[in-house]
Amino acid sequence: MATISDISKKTGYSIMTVSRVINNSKNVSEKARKAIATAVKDFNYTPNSAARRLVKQKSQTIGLIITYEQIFSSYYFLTIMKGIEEKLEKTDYNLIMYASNSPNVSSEAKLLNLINQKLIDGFLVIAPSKDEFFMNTLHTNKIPTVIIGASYPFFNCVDVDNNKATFLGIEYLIKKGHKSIGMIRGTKNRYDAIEREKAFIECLEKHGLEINKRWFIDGQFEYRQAHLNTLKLLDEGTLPTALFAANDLMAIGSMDALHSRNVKIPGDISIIGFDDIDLAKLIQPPLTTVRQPLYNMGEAAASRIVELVEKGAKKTASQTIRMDTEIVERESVKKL
Amino acid sequence: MATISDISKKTGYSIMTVSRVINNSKNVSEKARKAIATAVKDFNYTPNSAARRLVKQKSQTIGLIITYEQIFSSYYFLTIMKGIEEKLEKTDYNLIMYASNSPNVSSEAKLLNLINQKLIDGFLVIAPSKDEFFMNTLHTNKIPTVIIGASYPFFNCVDVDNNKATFLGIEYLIKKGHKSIGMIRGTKNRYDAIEREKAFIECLEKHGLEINKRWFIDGQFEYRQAHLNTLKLLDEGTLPTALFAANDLMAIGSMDALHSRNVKIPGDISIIGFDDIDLAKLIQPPLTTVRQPLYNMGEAAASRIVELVEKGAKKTASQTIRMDTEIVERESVKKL
DNA sequence: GCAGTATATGTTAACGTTAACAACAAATAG
DNA sequence: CTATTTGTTGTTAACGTTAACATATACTGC
Repeated sequence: MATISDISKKTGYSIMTVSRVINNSKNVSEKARKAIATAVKDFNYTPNSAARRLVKQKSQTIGLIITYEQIFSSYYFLTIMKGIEEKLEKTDYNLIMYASNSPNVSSEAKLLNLINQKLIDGFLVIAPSKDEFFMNTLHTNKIPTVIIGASYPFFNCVDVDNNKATFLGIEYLIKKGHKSIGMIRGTKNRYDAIEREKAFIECLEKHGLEINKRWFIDGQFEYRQAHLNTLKLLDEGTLPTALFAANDLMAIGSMDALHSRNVKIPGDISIIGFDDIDLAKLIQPPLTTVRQPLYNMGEAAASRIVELVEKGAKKTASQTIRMDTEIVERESVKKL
Repeated sequence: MATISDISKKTGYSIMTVSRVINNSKNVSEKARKAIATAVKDFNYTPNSAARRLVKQKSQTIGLIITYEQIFSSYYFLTIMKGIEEKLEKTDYNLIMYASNSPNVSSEAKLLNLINQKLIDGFLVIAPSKDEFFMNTLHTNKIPTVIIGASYPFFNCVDVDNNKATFLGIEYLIKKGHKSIGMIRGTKNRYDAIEREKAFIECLEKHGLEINKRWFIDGQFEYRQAHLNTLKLLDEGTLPTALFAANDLMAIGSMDALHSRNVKIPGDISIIGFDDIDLAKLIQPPLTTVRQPLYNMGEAAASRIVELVEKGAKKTASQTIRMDTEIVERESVKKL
C-alpha cells in the first residue's frame, strides 16, 4: 500500500504539500495540486486511517446503536439506516453498527471505552426504549449523540411530532366517516408507542367518539403479535369500522389475519398504518399510512452528528429537529 | 486517557517493560509485573488501538458480512453472532458488522479498501447466496475469510452436513409412521436451501414415498411467506400428514396459519423444523426440530478466522469444519 | 572462578500522518 | 525602492505503541 512519502518522492514535493492536497487545504499551487492528484491516482493511494487517528485523536467513525428487537420487528430502521449511510458516505466518516444486547455495548464501561480509545467519535441511537441504561451514560459523559425517532430532553434528536402525526391519521379516518376506531399499539416501553397511544385517546375524546378497550390490539411493533392478537379479536366478536396501527408492520400483520378469515379490506374494515415502509405499497390492498420521512431523518441525524463531532458537543446547544409527516393515501381505507 | 508513558513514570519502569506486561510477554520479574498491573488499574489504562494498528500494521478487527434479508428473515443468525462475539471477546479482536447491500461493501473496491487500509484483518460471511459478487473478490485476493452455513470449495467453512441433517429429520418422520410428507422450502439462491430440498427428494425416493409437487410450500426462509403459502395450500385441498420445514421460522409461520384455520398440530398434521432457534421451544406446541449447533458454529468460525489472521491465510490450507446435527424431540410430531 | 547462558530491563527507531512553525518568493503599498 | 503582506513550500516534532537491538545482572556448569 502506497504511503504519502511514496507520492512525495514521485512528485518531488514534500510530504506536507502532499498532505495539503489530500486534505484539500488551500495555499497550494495549481501545478502542485495537479501533479500530486495524478500521482495519488497512479499509486491508488488512500490515507492510512490508523496514522490519522493517532495524530488527530479522532477515529472518524460514528457508532449506530440499535436493539435486536428493532432489527427483527421493523423494517423501518432499514430506511433510516440508508439515509445515514448515504449521508455519511459524503463526509469522510465511517459507520459501525452496534446491536445492543450484544456484549459490545452491554456495559457502561464498554461504551466509555469505545470513546476513550477513540474508536468512536459519536453515537447515533435509533428509538431507544424508556429504560435504556446507556442513555444515562451518554448524557453524563457528554458523548456526542443524536437520537432518531424519540425526543429526549438534553439530547440532540431527530423525530416527528407523534401527537400531530397521530391526529393526522385519526382525523383522516374520521373525515372518511368512521366513528368506531380501534388501535394496534406498539411496545409499551418505547416513547413513540406511548405517545401515539396517548394521542389516539386524546383525539377520539376530542371528537366525542367511543373509546372501546376491547379494540386495542397489542402488537409490540411486530408482525406476528399483531397477527395473533387480531385473530383473537376476531374470535371474540364485534369489530370497529377502522383500525389505526402504530406502525405499518403491525398493520400488515393484522391485514393478513383479517384476510385469512375472509374479512375484506377496506370493504368490511378500513386500516391505516404508520411509517410508510417499502412493503406498504406492495401488499394487497396497498396500505394507506401516515408517512414518516425515514430516509430524511437518517440523513438529518447523520449531518447533525458530524456537526457535533467537529464542533465539539459541549459547545453546541442541543436541539431536536422535528420532521413533518403526511398522509399517503392508498386503498386500505373506505369512505363510509 | 492515560498512556503507556504515564504508567512508566508512575512505576519507574521503562515504557518497554510496561508494554511487555500489557502484552503478557515473558522475561518480566514478578515484582515489575505486579507494580505495573496495579498502576494500569489505577489509571484505568487501555492501550490506544490507533497506535497499535499503526505499528503492527493490523487492525485486530474482523468484519462480519451478512445480508439484510438474513437479518430480517431469520433469527438464526442471532445465535451464530452471539457465538462469534463471545469467542472474539476472549481473543482481543473486535467485530464490525457489514450488512451487504449497504454501500459499505457494495463494491469490490470498498472491500479491498477495508483490507488495504488495514481496517479489517479478515472476514466472516454468513450463508452467502450463490451469486454473491464479493465471494470472488475475497478468493482471488486471498483475504482471510471464513464462511458460516455454506460450503464453498477453496474457502474455510463451518457448516453442517445438510444432506445428513435432512435425512435425520425425514427419517424421524418416517419412523413415526408418516408416509405423506410435504416440505416448506427456503430461498432458491441459497446453498442450504438447495441442499435441503435435494436431500428431501432423495430421502423420499430412497424410502419409496410419493413426492407430491403440491406439497412443496415456498417459504423463502421467512415467516410471512410460509404463512401466506400455507394458507394457500389449505384453500386448495388435501394435506400431507407431516411437513418438513427448511427452517424453524417458516415452520412457525406455517403453524400459525394452520392454527388460524383450526388445523390441530400435531393432531391433524405433524411438523418438524430446522435450526432450533430460541422461539422453537416457546411456541405452542413446542417445535420438534433438527438442531444445528448455531452458537458453536459461531464460536468455531471465530476461532478459525483468528487463526487465519495470525498465521496468515496463505500458509494455512483451507478446511471445512462440519458440525453434527441432532433431533430435538418436542411436541409437534405425532406417532401415527 | 571464568566462560557461557538465561533473565530482566532499557534505548532507539519506526509505523504514516498532521500541526505548528519557519523560510522564501512574489505581489502590493507607500 | 524599501516595507509589508500574501501565497507557497518545507522542516521538525508529535501522536502511542512495538520490534530489534543493546546492556546489565544473575545463574549455570565444569
